[in-house]
Amino acid sequence: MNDEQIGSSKQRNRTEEHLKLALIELIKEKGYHAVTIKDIVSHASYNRSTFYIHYRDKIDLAEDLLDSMLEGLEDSVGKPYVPGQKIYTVNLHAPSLSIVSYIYKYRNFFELINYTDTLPELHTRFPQAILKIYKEQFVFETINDIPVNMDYFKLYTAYGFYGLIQNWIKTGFKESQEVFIQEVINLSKTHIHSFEYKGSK
Amino acid sequence: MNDEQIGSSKQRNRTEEHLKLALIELIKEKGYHAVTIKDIVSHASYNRSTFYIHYRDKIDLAEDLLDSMLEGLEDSVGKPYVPGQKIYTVNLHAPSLSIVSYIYKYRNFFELINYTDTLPELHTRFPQAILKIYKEQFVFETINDIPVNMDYFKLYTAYGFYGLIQNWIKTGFKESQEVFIQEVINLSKTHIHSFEYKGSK
DNA sequence: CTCCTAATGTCTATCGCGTAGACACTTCCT
DNA sequence: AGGAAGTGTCTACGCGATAGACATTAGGAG
Repeated sequence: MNDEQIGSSKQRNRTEEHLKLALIELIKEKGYHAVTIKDIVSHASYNRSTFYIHYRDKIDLAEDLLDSMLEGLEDSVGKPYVPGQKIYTVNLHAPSLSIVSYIYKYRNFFELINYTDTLPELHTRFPQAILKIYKEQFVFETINDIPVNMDYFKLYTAYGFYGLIQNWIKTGFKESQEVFIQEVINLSKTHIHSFEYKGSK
Repeated sequence: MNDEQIGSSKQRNRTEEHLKLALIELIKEKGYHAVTIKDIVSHASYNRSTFYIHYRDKIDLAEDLLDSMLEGLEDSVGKPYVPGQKIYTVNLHAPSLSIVSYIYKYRNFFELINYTDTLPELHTRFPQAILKIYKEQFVFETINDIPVNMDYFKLYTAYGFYGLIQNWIKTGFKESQEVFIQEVINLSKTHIHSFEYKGSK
């Protein structure tokens, strides 16, 4: 298992990983728009021609980076729900835990939300990805079975979670993963009764 | 300028940089002795054969890593003193500043001093490298020109500086570079009167 | 506005690094 | 004693990285 790779567990191209890495660091250094292709290949020690073997342009690279990271975030929770497979319950914190630990593992990437001139679409697609996970992979039960629109409920809790995540990142991961997860759990307990996880295995 | 490279400003091999990077991360993860060559190449996404193209064994890689980093530390201060070239005075903090900023820039590597089962020789050669810089590149004047053995004086101040550095690293770089440098300067002022820098240009 | 420089995107020919895989040997586990 | 995992060496091969030219576009300075 290669811990240096970016994103999900899929087989990935080494060179492309390095180009993505370079993009991340250069965005932090000078902002997305100021980054040139020369910068990227120079930073990653490749020839400019090599870049075009792998990507069409900077946007193509940026999209691949964002896609792979958010895809990895989804995969970190578990396989998407497949109708017909059994649903089983896990303890409350397990799913959030895997999201949190994924973000922490790739904090080098997720720190990009601290920058204004950053990866295009990051600020919109990151929370959307969390919402997608909540929608497709989690099943909630509200306290005392208060009847609510579950779509709204998931929207509400997903963005609440996103807010916590964002703050955690912005404050430089001051709290440990464990402490942070515990806070998330405690907050969840104020309005979520049970927490199921749709998944295979 | 490639910021991702490890160590000094010399031209370096891309693959070797990645192997070094992998070694650093694996030492932190499982300790130097537990790291295998398979681990390294797997982590850096190379074939095992590739490793032997560049290095004889793990020790060879470890030595290259340490050598390149300490060499880079020396180079960061300036070129070694060449007899006949003019000596000029700089403000007190400039030389320490470059050492500090180098260490901070490559903190990923220098954090290795926090680990017990870490790079062989790191704990001895790191302070020695600082001492070497003090000996070869700096000229001190003690307060009120108190007569002292300058070799001892440099040994004393170099290891004092090393102690501060070590503590700074161990506490996770809590203080900013600027704050830390200022503390070093203030402590230096208690016993150093002037501070010259042997160098070219 | 015009000039000039840097960056971009495309293409080609070439080179060499990284690859897979086999083999013998050692170490360590149980 | 047996087996699994790691090590070091070697060979042949393919593809990925390289240098460099070229036309075009974008942006900044005067």
